[in-house]
Amino acid sequence: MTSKDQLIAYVQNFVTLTPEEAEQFASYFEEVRVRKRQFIVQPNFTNKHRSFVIKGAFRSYAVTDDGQDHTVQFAIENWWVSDFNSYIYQHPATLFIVAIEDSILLQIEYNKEQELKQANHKFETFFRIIAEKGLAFEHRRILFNLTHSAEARYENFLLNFPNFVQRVPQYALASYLGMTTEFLSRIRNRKARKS
Amino acid sequence: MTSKDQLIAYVQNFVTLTPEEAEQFASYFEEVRVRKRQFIVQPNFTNKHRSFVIKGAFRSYAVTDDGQDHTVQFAIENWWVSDFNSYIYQHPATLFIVAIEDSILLQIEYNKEQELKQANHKFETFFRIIAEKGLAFEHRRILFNLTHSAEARYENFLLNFPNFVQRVPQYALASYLGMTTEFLSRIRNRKARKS
DNA sequence: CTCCTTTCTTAAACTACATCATATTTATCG
DNA sequence: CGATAAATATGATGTAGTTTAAGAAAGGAG
Repeated sequence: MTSKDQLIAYVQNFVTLTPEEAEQFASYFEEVRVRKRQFIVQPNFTNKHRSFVIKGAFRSYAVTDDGQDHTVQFAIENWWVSDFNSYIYQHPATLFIVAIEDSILLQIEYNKEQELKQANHKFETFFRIIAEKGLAFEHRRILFNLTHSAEARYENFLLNFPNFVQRVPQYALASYLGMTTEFLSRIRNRKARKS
Repeated sequence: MTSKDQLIAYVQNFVTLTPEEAEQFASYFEEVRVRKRQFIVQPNFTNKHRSFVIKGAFRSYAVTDDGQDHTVQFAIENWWVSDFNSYIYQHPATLFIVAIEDSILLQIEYNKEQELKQANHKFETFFRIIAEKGLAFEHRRILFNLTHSAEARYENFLLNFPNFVQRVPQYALASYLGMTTEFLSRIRNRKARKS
């Protein structure tokens, strides 16, 4: 399966496209290969592309004044990644986005995306649906973070994203879950001892 | 200005509608009046409407097993309110949504919204834009919550939503910001003493 | 295979915030 | 308007999670 077929298969989960429409949709994207440790977004530069992960893994994070890392999102195959605030408003990014494995992306440029949405009602519907699902996802995340302890948040992550756990470094997962890497290490150890 | 004019003025911030389109859009909504302390959404019942606040104020919150309240969202004039996960997937709600003032809403029913989006590309665009802006907003919120202390989160809320502060009870604000009402009381007092 | 860097672990001391208990102020409603 | 309930304030005590520090394990470059 080519990268574009993979994107099309993904899109067809949300809207039904004819072969011609699918081809047109995919034609707006470009394939980009990046190596582990390479950055695709950096603070102060506007995030000009929305990226779909064909293969590999990414981490987006902020660095605060005191030098601490705070992971905002992980992305693996069939996830989107961007500094969304930078992308949709086309203003400078505040986040870093880095490849944590050698990866392949399909990227669409901001203005091209606007054209695409105008070209076909179905394409607009697609972007509406993924925005709504993303919003629903973040609502669940906010509520869960407000209502659960560090340990419960970790357990929940294990349960919901087992395939992420092996691929992301522990310090990154800890900061995604809002705790220190030392504390996550203790939680893991506490668990291992129990079983 | 009528309720529908208020909705239309809001929508025109995002898409440009002809008078006929505006009229059609508004015709899908119904005006509902609710009194303070009245619930518009409750756990286990599917949230069948998306609500636009014409006048008044609402709070959406979850109650955990140990009986604690956790505020997820506030909404005043020109904000939308729903249990978004319940609404978009049309499955049972987990949140309560209660009026914290006597209020007026414009509500659209789920199936009607789907019709509306199909009827006109511009209407689809409108819902796509508000979902994307909502998503960008929640990203900022998650990042801020991960990176700031209780006091900083309160200061930030004061700065960004000064007009909410006077209208929402303190215990609700505290739980929105992820702290206890006692701790927020202390923060406020500490501040008052300084100035 | 080896050096060097990055990541992970463990433990002791510390702190931001929670909990519990009680007092005070502010709403609500007959 | 007065009685009762709900919300806020304040102090004492407790704890989940942080900080600091040091060592062990794992990865990557040559």
